[in-house]
Amino acid sequence: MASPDTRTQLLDAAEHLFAERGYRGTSVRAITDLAGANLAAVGYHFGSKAELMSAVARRVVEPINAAQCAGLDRLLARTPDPAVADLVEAFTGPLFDEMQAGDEGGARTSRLIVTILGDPAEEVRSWTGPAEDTVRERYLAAFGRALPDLSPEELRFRMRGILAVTAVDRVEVYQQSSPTCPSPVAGEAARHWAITFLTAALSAPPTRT
Amino acid sequence: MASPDTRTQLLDAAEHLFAERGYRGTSVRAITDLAGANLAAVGYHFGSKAELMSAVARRVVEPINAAQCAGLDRLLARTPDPAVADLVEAFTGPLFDEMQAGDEGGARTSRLIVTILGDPAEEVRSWTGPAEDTVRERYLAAFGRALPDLSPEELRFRMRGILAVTAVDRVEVYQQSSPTCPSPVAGEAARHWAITFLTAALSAPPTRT
DNA sequence: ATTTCAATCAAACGTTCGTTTGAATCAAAC
DNA sequence: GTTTGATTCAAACGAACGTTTGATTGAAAT
Repeated sequence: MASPDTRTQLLDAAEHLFAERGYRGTSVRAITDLAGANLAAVGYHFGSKAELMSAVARRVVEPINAAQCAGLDRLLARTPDPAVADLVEAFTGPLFDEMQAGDEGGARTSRLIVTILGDPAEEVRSWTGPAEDTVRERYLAAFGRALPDLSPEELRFRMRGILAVTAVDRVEVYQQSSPTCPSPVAGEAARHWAITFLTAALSAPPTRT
Repeated sequence: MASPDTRTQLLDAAEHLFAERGYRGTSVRAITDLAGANLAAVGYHFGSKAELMSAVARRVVEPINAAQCAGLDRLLARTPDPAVADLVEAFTGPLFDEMQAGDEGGARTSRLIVTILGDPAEEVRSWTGPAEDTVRERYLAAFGRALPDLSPEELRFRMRGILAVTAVDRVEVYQQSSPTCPSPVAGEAARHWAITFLTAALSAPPTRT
């Protein structure tokens, strides 16, 4: 169906450059140069730069979504009403796992996610598949059962806080670490700090209105 | 020293467009068109597009920094060791004040801040003046006294969480609200939700290592 | 040997970008 | 009335952009 190599190398190069310089800051020529491919390869394999970005995003987000989903399944298999701390860990864990797994790949992944989410262009942000929404809704329901006193609106607010804290933290780690050494120590510490931080935040009593 | 109008109108137009489409997504031509000025006006008044961005950022951030500083002064005048909740409110308050103050200007301000902070280009992120660092260090010291059991590293992590939660929330509000109606109700509720959320998070016991 | 077809390639397409130029404008100073 | 100096203007600059084209490759199918 496709070349076994250049297509993947284009995805790799694009993921790297999009994370480092953003979508608009990365030219198709820079991608093909890094991939060792011809300039026209992007058009041939993906159709356009935007569709390449979409493919990159899908490749990055899918395993995270799957891991989050599996983590929730594992929790629910044990007990129908997991504790807040366990839910937080299951949700944020995959984001941290990505990091220490690869050679600086994981922090870059987070950087890429923030680059996408933070980009004002609809074109860049519009790849959010239905799978992502499904996972979020499932966690929302689980958190709702664990925190029954919270209004749906405030619960949504707090869940948004989870993503904000983890994503921003990972970006900071990526920006400060040298390109070659991602400092896994800081990454592992941040993982536990984030769970402590977010569990306390989620578990706070409802804001009295 | 300068025209009373076009310079300011360029700043207004640039602030609007940078917030909505990002730095790279905004052309100098779009700015001058919206400002009703000539294309060359940006070069004449600011030197370059990058310096215009720097001027916009400074104009947006300075009043926030000043308000954060004044809020801390007010707290310290009352007691040398303010409570965590009061510190959180003094720090996040100015970010929320900006919103309900103006006609959709405040949420846009937050959108702009996130656009800047999230932009991978060093050129865009490098405007952080010394004033910003000073304010952050002062709050860091105050939080340190209020939370003496926390290691400096974990305290820094938690303070980064404050910015992450407030900024990301404000962006969400901006993206969902119609351009004309920023829904100040949601803004006022989010303000209290954020204080609750962050106070609990900051006050969590130290992560045991 | 010929056909076939996906893949790669150099080259060019037209557009948009940030910036620069040099003349035109206009009120204040002389 | 003339000069001055700051400001605005239309026009063009070269560079970089995403995309398209049409020829070329090379291995598998006939």
